[in-house]
Amino acid sequence: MGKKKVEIKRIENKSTRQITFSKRRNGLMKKARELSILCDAKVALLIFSSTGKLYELCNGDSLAEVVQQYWDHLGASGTDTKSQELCFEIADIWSGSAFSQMIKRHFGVSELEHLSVSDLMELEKLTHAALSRIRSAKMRLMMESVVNLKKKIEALEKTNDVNNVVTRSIDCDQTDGVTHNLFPGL
Amino acid sequence: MGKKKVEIKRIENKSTRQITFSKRRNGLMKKARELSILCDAKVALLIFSSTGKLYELCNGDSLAEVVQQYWDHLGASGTDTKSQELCFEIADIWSGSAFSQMIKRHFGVSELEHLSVSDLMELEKLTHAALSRIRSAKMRLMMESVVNLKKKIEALEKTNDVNNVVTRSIDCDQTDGVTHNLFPGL
DNA sequence: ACCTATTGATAAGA
DNA sequence: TTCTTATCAATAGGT
Repeated sequence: MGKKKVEIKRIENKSTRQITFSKRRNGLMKKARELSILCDAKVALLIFSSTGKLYELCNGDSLAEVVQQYWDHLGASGTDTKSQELCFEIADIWSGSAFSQMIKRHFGVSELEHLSVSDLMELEKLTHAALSRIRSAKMRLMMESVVNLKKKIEALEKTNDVNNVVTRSIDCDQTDGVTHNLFPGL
Repeated sequence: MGKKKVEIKRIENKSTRQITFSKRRNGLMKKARELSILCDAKVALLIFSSTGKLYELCNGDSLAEVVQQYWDHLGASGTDTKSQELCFEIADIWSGSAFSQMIKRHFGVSELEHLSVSDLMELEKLTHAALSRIRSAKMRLMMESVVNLKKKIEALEKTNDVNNVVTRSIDCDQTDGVTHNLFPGL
């Protein structure tokens, strides 16, 4: 949709590609937003430019939650029984002695309330970083279990036509005749 | 783009919503595919219909790999300015003995990477709660210092030389240095 | 699922 | 980068 029809293949000219990326990225995110609003759907969209910059969109829940739903969707059991018990044990981690001791070791005082603003700001940064690491580790584990489940499903489908394990809608149609495998790794 | 302009709000009629969902979902996935091909980008798209059915698209790598890149991106997002040095501090403190010991004491393993998803989710919650406590403590201290400064200024104004007091700006913004929140819901 | 009047997206150029 | 405009593409409502 422009002054000329464009073939769907990699744009070789770098600046043209950059301009097109910017325009189409905006268009794609707009349409993703519209779909989620119009049709009451949950949409998560991750886009990495060729230079590695990340653009993301997620309606309603956080991206982590949508991936969580993705995870649940493929049949993974959401709650380990043994971790139910752990919940009680770990409830006092942060409010208990461990946290205070760590604070004392690094800042010299045991009570959060006795720290200086600059110490608190540093601690805030550090805790935020720790949170990122925890979330990332969670994310990766969840994705790994998704991959494993998909492999199992694939194996099942190959040995026997088990089409009712997981219903998937995959559109592989390409008008230019080039076949694009949408799930090469799975 | 149709016979009438449509407002971007939830479509109340169920069958109309279903038809629109189907059409726009196809359009969105097509555009996502085109963007990835035209601009050499990595795109991951997850769509859950209101009935919970999943549709997904991922070019190039597997979805897990795109999320892996997302994960790596998280780790790199802290490198904004002079944070090279801070990175070492963060790595030292949180991957150091205190944090690991705390993890080990409560979960039985010392490496974050060896925890289960459920454990990580619990830890995430707790860490988030700790972050809130740190931030509120910081906020309170800052507000207190603001109040104290104001009192001093008031007192000075009453006695006499207001002009000798240096005017200071105090930033009470709660947000940290991270440019964009990658996990808005958590 | 197909049709087509319209609106929407965007390629090229300024 | 942002704006303009000629075209092409998506789609809303209907069949």
